Amino acid sequence: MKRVTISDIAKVCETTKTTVSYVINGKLNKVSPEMVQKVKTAMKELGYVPSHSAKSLAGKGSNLIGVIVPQVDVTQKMIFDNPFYSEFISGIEYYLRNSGYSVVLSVVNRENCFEDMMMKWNLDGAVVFGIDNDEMVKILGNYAVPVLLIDSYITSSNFYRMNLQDEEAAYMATKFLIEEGHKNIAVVTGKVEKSMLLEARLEGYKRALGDSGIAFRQESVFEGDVTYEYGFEAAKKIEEDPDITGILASADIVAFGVINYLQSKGRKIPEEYSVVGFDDTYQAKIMHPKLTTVGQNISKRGEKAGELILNIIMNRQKEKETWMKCEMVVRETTRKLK
Amino acid sequence: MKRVTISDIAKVCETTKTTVSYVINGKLNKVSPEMVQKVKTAMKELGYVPSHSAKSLAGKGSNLIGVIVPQVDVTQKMIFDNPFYSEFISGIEYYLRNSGYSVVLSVVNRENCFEDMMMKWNLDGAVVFGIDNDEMVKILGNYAVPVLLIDSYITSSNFYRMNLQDEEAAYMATKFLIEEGHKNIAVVTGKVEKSMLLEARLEGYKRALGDSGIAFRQESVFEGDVTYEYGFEAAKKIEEDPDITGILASADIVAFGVINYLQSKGRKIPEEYSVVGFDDTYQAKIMHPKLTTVGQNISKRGEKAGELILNIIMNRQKEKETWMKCEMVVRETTRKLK
DNA sequence: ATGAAAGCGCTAACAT
DNA sequence: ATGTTAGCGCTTTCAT
Repeated sequence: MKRVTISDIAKVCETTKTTVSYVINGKLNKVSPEMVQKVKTAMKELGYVPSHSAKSLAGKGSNLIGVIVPQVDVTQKMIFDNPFYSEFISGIEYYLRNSGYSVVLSVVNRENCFEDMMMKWNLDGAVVFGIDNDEMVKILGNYAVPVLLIDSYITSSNFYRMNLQDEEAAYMATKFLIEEGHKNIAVVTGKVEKSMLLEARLEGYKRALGDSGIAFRQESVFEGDVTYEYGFEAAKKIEEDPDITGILASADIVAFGVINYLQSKGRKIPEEYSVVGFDDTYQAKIMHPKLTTVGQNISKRGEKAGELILNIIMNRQKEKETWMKCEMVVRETTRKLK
Repeated sequence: MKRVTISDIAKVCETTKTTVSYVINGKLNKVSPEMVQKVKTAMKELGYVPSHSAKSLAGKGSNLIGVIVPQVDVTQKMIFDNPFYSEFISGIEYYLRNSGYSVVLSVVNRENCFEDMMMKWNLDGAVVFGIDNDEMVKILGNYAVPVLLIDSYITSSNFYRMNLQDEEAAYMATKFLIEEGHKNIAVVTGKVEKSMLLEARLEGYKRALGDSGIAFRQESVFEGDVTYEYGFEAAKKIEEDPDITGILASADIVAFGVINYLQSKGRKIPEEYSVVGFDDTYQAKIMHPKLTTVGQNISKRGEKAGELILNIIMNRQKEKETWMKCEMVVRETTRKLK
């Protein structure tokens, strides 16, 4: 399968590479309409497919968009252990699918891996998940490549960001639980001091408590990892505290762990515990009982991220920050306390 | 951030690109040991990162491996609606992560999209999911690029394949249900005539029935899509047939739909129905009750696929076919019928 | 052991 | 409107 190049097309059309290149790049004002037709026909006939390597090398874009997931902890070796990523990335891919850009997946562990990605593939843009760390910012700042940060609390004018209103969302969820009659609400979350996102969510929780005149108790906060396993662990301790009736998890996956432990001990949900997740992953809808959660419409967010990074690349995105709202999705794991 | 090229390194080392290239490519017999050291040091100092575009253009590999998921039906717009893909691809990525190769994700809808992928990115290899269609084979056959087919029943010496023993697996699952005392076992699956994989699984089901002297009834076979939604639909009809006590789904995702419908109607699982899935996705373990299913260890398969495609690229993979075994994972959605 | 030079496919500044 | 040409970073053949 010999590659068809622009030279081949030029030959067939009795013209030169330049003209063909112009046609391909839509600089039609530089080429006569007849030639445009001739070239276009020839391209189709010969089955021309551009070489992105060549284009990239010539200093133009690579048409590659990096989707970069930092591997935070060792346990999470698979990216998609947390369905949040699958759904999000799926959304990005879906939006980009017919744009001419492709998605290169990359899970980076060492800081400099990110640099490598940029340089190696000459990325046109990157969507980077959950970076809170300053070192990374410095590295990222060294590149002209547009970067869209997802769920990062870093404020640097170098980047575009797409965030959730985490504080408000957690406030809403807590408030919801309180209005359902819960007074003792546990929070199961990751290491708060390591993540401004988790911190914001905890703040929202505290504010809701405060607004309702409920005292905050540090013992009700369970900090570990944002994993199924930790949810499971935390639930063991929660079970020991007879006062707790409401549970707020910082991710659906954590809620699953919590629920599963409780159910495995014969506890009834929502009869004995009301639990609220965060994310609204696909599973939340298909499990039984269906999970009450803070919905962030993950795949839509993914699509939006695709749209944003494209707009950024095209230089038509002004706003540096995009905030997305969450909404309560009340399903079956919560109930009113009489 | 100016790019550091081999010329820069050459300059620093007072030598030429050629020598540097030799060092990079490990052709150390062509370079003096001192020079090797000098070059290596310079590379580190200057922070050299190779340009894959240039390498690719120069006729060498692109270091890009395409992971190609054909978009079969319109409904399934997101790749990762079926967690099978997320887990599998996650496994591939995990294996490839430190190999120097990167994964380009691509969901193709039109046949020729595959060609485009190949040419555009100058892929070094491709992992392609579920291709049963002959046209595709012709197209794929045109390329020298190594292709690893996942779950494809196409037999063409052009490709490498990694398959499950589907017939045996379905036989095993059916047999299991029979041994648990079930005589009326429904099958919920996709369009069988369109997929040799589904056909094989149905054959296994029939054989198990036959071996146990149970007559096959076409009415017990529900063909639709391999989706949660179809599982949900099919369950409605299953509920109308009072004889059915066992249900075999052709994928976990389908089983989830079935179970959810049944549970939503207040039916008890496994008390009233025993249902068996196929895949053993992550959710199977974390739902309640936990799903009994045919386990194929998806992420391990993904890792294996990564290993295989790498070996194929390196020319050190002899076997064209790799068959993987499935095992019964008995959990909580099935029970012995008294 | 090292170097010079051509070429991979494409773009774009610069002629014509 | 069209053609000429240099150059992007790298590999590799062919000298030296």
